[in-house]
Amino acid sequence: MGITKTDQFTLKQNQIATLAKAIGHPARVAILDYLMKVDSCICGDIVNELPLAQATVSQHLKELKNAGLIKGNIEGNAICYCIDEKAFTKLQNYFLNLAKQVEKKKSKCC
Amino acid sequence: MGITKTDQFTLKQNQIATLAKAIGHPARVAILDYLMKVDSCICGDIVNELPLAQATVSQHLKELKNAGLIKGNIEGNAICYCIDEKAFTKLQNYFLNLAKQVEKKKSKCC
DNA sequence: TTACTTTATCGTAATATTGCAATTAACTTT
DNA sequence: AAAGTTAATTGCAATATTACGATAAAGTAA
Repeated sequence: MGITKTDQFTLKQNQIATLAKAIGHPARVAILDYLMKVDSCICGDIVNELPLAQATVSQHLKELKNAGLIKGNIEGNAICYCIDEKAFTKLQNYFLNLAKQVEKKKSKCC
Repeated sequence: MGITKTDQFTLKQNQIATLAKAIGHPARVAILDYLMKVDSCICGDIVNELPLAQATVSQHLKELKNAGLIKGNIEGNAICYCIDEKAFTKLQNYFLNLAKQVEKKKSKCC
């Protein structure tokens, strides 16, 4: 009833789902886009870049951090956010593997 | 308010978010896993493969179909579900581009 | 110390998602 | 036609997410 049956699926399935879910909101995609765009990652101005209130942005950043997609270092009284490559590598591998599988069975398929 | 401010983000950001969101549930990851595993895609037995009720599985299939990740053809009184490569290609490109960007600024970063 | 800046957290309201039993719809088999 | 099979839909309850104002926390600057 509204609660995901996490324990019924494999660890890997849950990991992929968690990562994908974190990317599954346009505001969080926009945050990732911005973190990629800026040269340095000393960026205390993510809030100004997004059309959302500060509290909301903070919440989205927290979710990205929880999923392991970004990491934040305290830098004076601002915070330096960065993309964390490790998580993205995991997702990339998933999609690469998926693409390989799909390619293999292309002929047998509708 | 609880409603996502879709109109405040770019089309691409929304597209990526929609695709990622669809993958953001272990049951749907499991469905994709299964569709990849089986040889043919004439598969009316997805329900038996998952630890969820028929109605729930049907709902998850619908979401995957809405996101464009799978496609379903009617095959007698069963339905043949397949992975739709196009959507995955879009996601893969996103991650490939992201990886490239991250690589480029590795040195300047924390 | 006081004022300012920056980010996190709390509380709350609105909306979305997840899951299932029951039912319906559409096709097959007998 | 009657019974059976397969998948979608409906209705509902429980939980999660999204968003924001207000406030707190932690640092910096005057």
